[in-house]
Amino acid sequence: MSNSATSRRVQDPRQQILDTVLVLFSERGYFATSVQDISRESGVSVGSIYHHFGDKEGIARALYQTLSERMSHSISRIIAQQGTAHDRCRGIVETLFDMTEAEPLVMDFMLYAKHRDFLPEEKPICSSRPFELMRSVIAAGMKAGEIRPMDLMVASSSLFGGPVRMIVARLDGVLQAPLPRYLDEVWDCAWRSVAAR
Amino acid sequence: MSNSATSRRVQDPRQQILDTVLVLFSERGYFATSVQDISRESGVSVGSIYHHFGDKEGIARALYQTLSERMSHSISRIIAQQGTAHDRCRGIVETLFDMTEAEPLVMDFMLYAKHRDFLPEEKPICSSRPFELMRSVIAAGMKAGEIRPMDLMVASSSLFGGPVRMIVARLDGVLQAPLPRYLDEVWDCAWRSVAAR
DNA sequence: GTCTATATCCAGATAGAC
DNA sequence: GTCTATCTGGATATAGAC
Repeated sequence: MSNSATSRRVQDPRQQILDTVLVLFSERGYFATSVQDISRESGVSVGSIYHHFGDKEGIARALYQTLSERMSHSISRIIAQQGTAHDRCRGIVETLFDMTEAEPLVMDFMLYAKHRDFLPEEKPICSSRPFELMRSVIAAGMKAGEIRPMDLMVASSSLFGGPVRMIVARLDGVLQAPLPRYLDEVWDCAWRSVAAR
Repeated sequence: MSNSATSRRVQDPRQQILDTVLVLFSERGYFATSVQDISRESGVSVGSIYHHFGDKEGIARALYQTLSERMSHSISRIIAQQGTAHDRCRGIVETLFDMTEAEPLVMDFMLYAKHRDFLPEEKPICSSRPFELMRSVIAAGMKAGEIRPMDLMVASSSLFGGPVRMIVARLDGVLQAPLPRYLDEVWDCAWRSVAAR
């Protein structure tokens, strides 16, 4: 009656490794983390790690793609739930703030790590799917007249640049209070910067 | 009659090394740059490099401090020249944009590199002198009634977050046009986000 | 102060048994 | 698929002559 689904199963090694490197890369950075470290902390042997990911870069790439998809999903859900650019963008900022408090390491890796240094093939973060989604929301808001007409890159930088800097400050330990406490004030500033009226 | 001052003199090796690592660190990153690389590109021997900087980290630290002082100086000059928070902040953004075009590597290293990975002792960039100066301008502007009263960190993130994201986008090659062309539009958004009226 | 030659270490990656 | 043992290169840093 007891099978692998009912017994408290150990996570599959792939996920085990990804969970481990998220911590290590955030704590020490990619280059200061050796594959030996990853093996020791994850409990998975070096051989298995290479079997699953090919090389060290492959681990970082898999982590990046996994987290990127998670962020895209969260953002897509908000877009589906809300009807205006204002509400959609506010929802996105709120989610980013919540995620930063709940999973600071994820945010650290996605928004703060310099991927170009260890993933030279990857597109720059601001060309990645989550950021594309954000820009598409803004483009729609501009068309609908909610947002003043202007260069799309200027609008998205202005709207999300402030919140992103607050996230970075929080990750750096410069902000003592949790981000959601600043949400209303930050959003007020962000929206004023591009709002039509 | 010809002495070391009149002859076209080779730069002193310290500066030679700093010029070289700025290029290499920006192109490949700190960890992908070996001291051998630095020696080859700068024409200064490995022994001399260690004589001047102690260890590899010392090179990065010296570069960071040099550039940080240069930025602080530029910002201080603008603060002295202008009389209002509005004009001071606009001047700062304009200078940052100009610097990005004239010396992209400097901006890349100062705003984009993740110093924490290779300079663990250094304060986070947003606690560094240039950023402190920017915040002091904003604090004064708030006191003078130019800027709405709000959390200082929120105000500085909102005012400079947009411009910083534009700089990063430009360094990533995502913006084709030079930054100064966007200045008016970017500044308009930035100032609206915090302006009192 | 500058250089070359070298010591030392540890990284990423693989081989091959199980 | 997983593991241990090992290879190999290249990294930081130093020694010591000039």
